[in-house]
Formats: sequence, structure tokens, C-alpha cells
Amino acid sequence: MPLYILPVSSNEAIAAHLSHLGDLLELTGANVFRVNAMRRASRSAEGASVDLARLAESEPKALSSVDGIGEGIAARIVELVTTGKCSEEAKLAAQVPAGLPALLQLPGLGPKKVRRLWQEAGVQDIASLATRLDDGTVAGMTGFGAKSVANLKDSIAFQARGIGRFRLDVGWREAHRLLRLLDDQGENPSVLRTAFAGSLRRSRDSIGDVDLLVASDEGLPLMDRFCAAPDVERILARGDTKASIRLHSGLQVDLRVLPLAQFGAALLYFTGSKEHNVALRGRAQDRGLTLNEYGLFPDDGEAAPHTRGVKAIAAATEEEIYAALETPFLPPELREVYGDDPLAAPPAGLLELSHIVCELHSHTTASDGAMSIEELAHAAKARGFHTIAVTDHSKSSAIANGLSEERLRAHIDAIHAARARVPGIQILAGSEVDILADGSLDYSDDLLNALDIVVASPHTSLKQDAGTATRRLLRAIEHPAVDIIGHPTGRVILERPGLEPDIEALAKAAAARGVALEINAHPSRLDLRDAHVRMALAQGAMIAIDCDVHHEDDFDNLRFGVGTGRRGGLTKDRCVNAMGADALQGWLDRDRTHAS
DNA sequence: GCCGTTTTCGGCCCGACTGTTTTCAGTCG
Repeated sequence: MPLYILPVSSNEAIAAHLSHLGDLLELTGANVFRVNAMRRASRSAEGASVDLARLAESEPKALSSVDGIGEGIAARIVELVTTGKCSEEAKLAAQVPAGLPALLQLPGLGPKKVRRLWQEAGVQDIASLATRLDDGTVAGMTGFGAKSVANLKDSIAFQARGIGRFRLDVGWREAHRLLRLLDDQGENPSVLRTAFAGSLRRSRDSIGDVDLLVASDEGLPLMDRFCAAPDVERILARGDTKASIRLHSGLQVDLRVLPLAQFGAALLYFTGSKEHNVALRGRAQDRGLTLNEYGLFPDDGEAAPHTRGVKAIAAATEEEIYAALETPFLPPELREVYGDDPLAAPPAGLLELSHIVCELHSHTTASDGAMSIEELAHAAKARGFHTIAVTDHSKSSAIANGLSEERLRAHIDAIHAARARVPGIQILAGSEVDILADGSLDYSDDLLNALDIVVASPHTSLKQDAGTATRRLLRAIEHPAVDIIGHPTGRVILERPGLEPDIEALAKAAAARGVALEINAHPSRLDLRDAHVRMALAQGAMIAIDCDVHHEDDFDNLRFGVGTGRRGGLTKDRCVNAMGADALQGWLDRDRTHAS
């Protein structure tokens, strides 16, 4: 979709323009390295920890300090931010049919073939491609045979199902199901090790496909088993060491089978990101080495050392490969391109799942949860938590059975009473209070002050413009009763974008007030998202990671929230849920009177 | 278009698989 007429104020919007520009360059036959540079800049913009639009206005020269953005692309960003369009993008868009870039998304079609379909068969968009496939035009072109035609028809039908990316939990579930199937619940002696890689392992907020690795010396039976797995809709590719299937859900799953001795190299390679791999290969080259999916080898100038009996310097584990490259080990979540050094060491004390010792956002049967106060407390205690905050919905969330002021007063008493029945865990009486459209809260100050903890969240009016949303959330942050801003943007992954507030401004105010900004761990939210976490940390804000528990299983979503935090560089000391009981109480007792 | 103790030009990761091909181009990750 051409975006060049929309105002450009967010990093995501800038990234979308650069990506679109990359498509257009590719379709007009530009140098492949220019195209790649544009793609790389787009990804860099998307993950940048600074607000590029603000930088473009205040200090445009600093744009070039972002990895992958040089003078040329910096100038385009300045143009986008100041005029709302990019003249090069507009010029190229005028040369290319508007529906053509969409063809690049069809599996099996790359820039070369799309260009030929456009120039030799007059294909303008997916509809005209379908026509040319049906009337035999495409089958008559050199390089396109009957199989290509059939595959393209399948690709179009698949795309028409509207299946794009998938939520992280879907990938997690399928990855574990298929790996269990392949190793026969751990009983298959030929399976020496299994892992999932790709964006699932990097804990991106959505995934395009699932990558599975199996260490085994007997690949073919595993390929058979994989391709015959329940729920396989179509086998997309199948070789001796690699196969791809599509499930009925539309999710594509790739399997690689390899010797155990090369597992680390393959895991590294297939975990990516692509940019991280490129950076590591560059590091290898600097040291006279060459890195591929089979290992790290001395570079003798010849290709494919693994096929020529060259002994690998490192291959069995990721750790030994990083060590041999004299590069600090990077956990998968940080293998993206951020800032000016993509191979910079991870922050000391990077948050881990085991650091989380309390849950501060949960619901009971009083509003829309499935557990009673006691059941919730027992479930939290069973997870080893020292504190659970009961934060049912406030009165405006009528659809979630939000509590009236009167019901909340009785609920507070019920929570206090439950403390005696569930010893060994602190049960906080709280509320998830709606932040109304104007930034006011859904309960009186008097009632809010009677609570141990207040999570304030936006639930409605999620299409406000950025300025209004920023003012709305700032007002909530500045309310002295508020402790946490819950799912600050209200986005739902793959469904709605949510608010686009000025995260840096919110984080600055939150830092001044001691308010934490939440990473809601539910896989449909992951809100704040990774790039927002980076921005918030840079401004000094504290972060909360909460499961927004409605059902007992929701505690398991913590891994996704922690993954998002780690992607944002979150350390243990900046996460309120990693505080011990005393420190947490100290935070809740902080001075709320000082002005920001 | 970006990048640089091989730095202002000349590189830019590389191997598996597919389909259409008789030796390889294109796509994908």
C-alpha cells in the first residue's frame, strides 16, 4: 500500500516508507545493493531506540549515527518528516503499477520474475496475474512451466485467505508439538537434540514461519515423519536435509536435520536475524575466517569449506563460535540491528524469566477473570511469587463486568480477608482503572487512595491522534495514585495498531514520578513493544512485566513478556516485577507528592 | 546506498532447493 501521502511521525511509518522505496527500487531494476541498503535502513528505523522524526527536526546530522542510515537515507527521512513525502518514492511509484509491489509477497516470486511478468505479460497486480495464469500467457513465457503456473495459482489462493503473520504463542505451540512428534516424546534414539530458531527464538512480537532444527544422523525417516505430521496441508519443499510444510492454519514450518557437531552453527545461522548473521560474517572475515551454517572455518579463499574436509574452528555450540570470533555472546532476543554497533555486548544484568517474582496485574471472577481471589493467590504462590496484585476492571469497562465504586469497596475487604486464608504470599488490593479519553481516571481519588496499587490502562478511544493520546496518558502518569500504566498503546497484534503516543515524553514523565510502564505479556498485546522499551529505558523509566492474568494458564505468558523486555534491553534492576518484597513495598510507598 | 586499523573506492553472506533446464537462474532464509 503506498504510504507516501500520509504524515510521517513514527519510526514505524518511516520504516514503512523505506521498505516501500526498497520494493520500488527492486521493481525498477536498481542495483541490488542499493535495494538491500534500503531494506536494512528500514529495519534499523523500525527498531531504533530514538525517535527519528524528532531527530530529523532537531539534529538531522545525528540520523547517520543509526546503523544502516547514511547521508542519503538521512536526507530522505528529513524530507519525509518535514514534507510528509519522499520525492524519490513518489517518482518511482509513478513508474510502477500500484499493485505490483504486492506480487513480491507471493511465495515463489522475486523481483526478477515480477519484472518480467510486468514487462513481458503486462501484469499489473495480483488480479491480472491470475488472469494471465489462466489464459496461458505465463505458461508460454520462458522460465515459467506448468509447475510454476500451478504454484503461483496456489500462492494466490493462499494469499487470498488473508493469512499473514502469526502470534508468538501459535508458533511456540506448533514448534513444541512438532518437535515432540519428531523425537517421539523423547523416545527416538536417533534424535540427539532439537531446537526452534528464527523469529520465534528471537521472541519477535509476531512470526512469519517456524524454523525447527534436529540433530540426527538419520535424516530421511525424520523427513518422512515431518511431512506426514497431522495437520499438514501441503509439502512445500523436501530434500535430504531440509523440508518445508504448510499447516492448515497457513503457518509454514521449516525443518533442518544436521549432525550434532554442527548444531551450534546451524542454530546461530537459522536464529538470525539476517542482519546479525551478516555482521557476524563480517567479523569472521576481519579475522581471516568464514562463517556458514556448518561452522566457522579458516578462509582459504575457496567456497564451501565444509564440503572439502576443512576442519571447523568452532561449530558445536553458539557460545564457542562467538568466543572464536572474540565477540560477546548475544542472547537471541538481542540479535537484531540496533544503534551503531550491532555486535555490542548485551547489558549487564539482562532480565531473565527466573528474575520475575511477582505479578501486579490480574483479574478475578469479580470482573472478567476465571479464578477467585484465593485461587489466584494460590496459583501465584505456586509459581514462587512473593506478591500478587488483584486488579479487577473499573466501572467503565462494563463489558468486562467492571466494578462499581461500591463493589470495589467490598472487593477490597474480600481481598484483605483472603490474606489470612492464603499465607505465604502478599495479596495487594488494586484495580486496573480505565484511563478515560481525556486522561482522567475511572474512580474517585478517595477510592484510588484506598488501594495498595493502581494499574491505569487505556481501553477505549484507541484511535486518538498522537498528540491527544500523549496528553491523555501524561495526565494519567501524573495522577499521584497511579503506579503502572497498563498496555500503554492498547494495540492488539495483527488486529489493531492502538495509540501512537510520544513514548519518550511518557517515559520521561514516568521516570520523574516513579511510575512504571507495562509490558503486557499477553501474546496478543506485548505492549509496550520492544522498541518502546528501549526508548523508555533511555529516559530512565521503570518497566513492569505483567501477565494480565485472567486464567491460570496466563501465567505462562510471562516468557513472551520477558522476551519482549530482553529485546528492549531490559535489565533486572529496571523491572519492578524483579524486586524483592521489601523493595516492591518501598516502591509502592514512594513519595507521590513531588511535582514533575 | 552504506561502510571503513585492509577507510573515500570497491566491496557488499552463502548454501539448499525448485523448476526449467542440459549446466543454471531465481528464490528463500
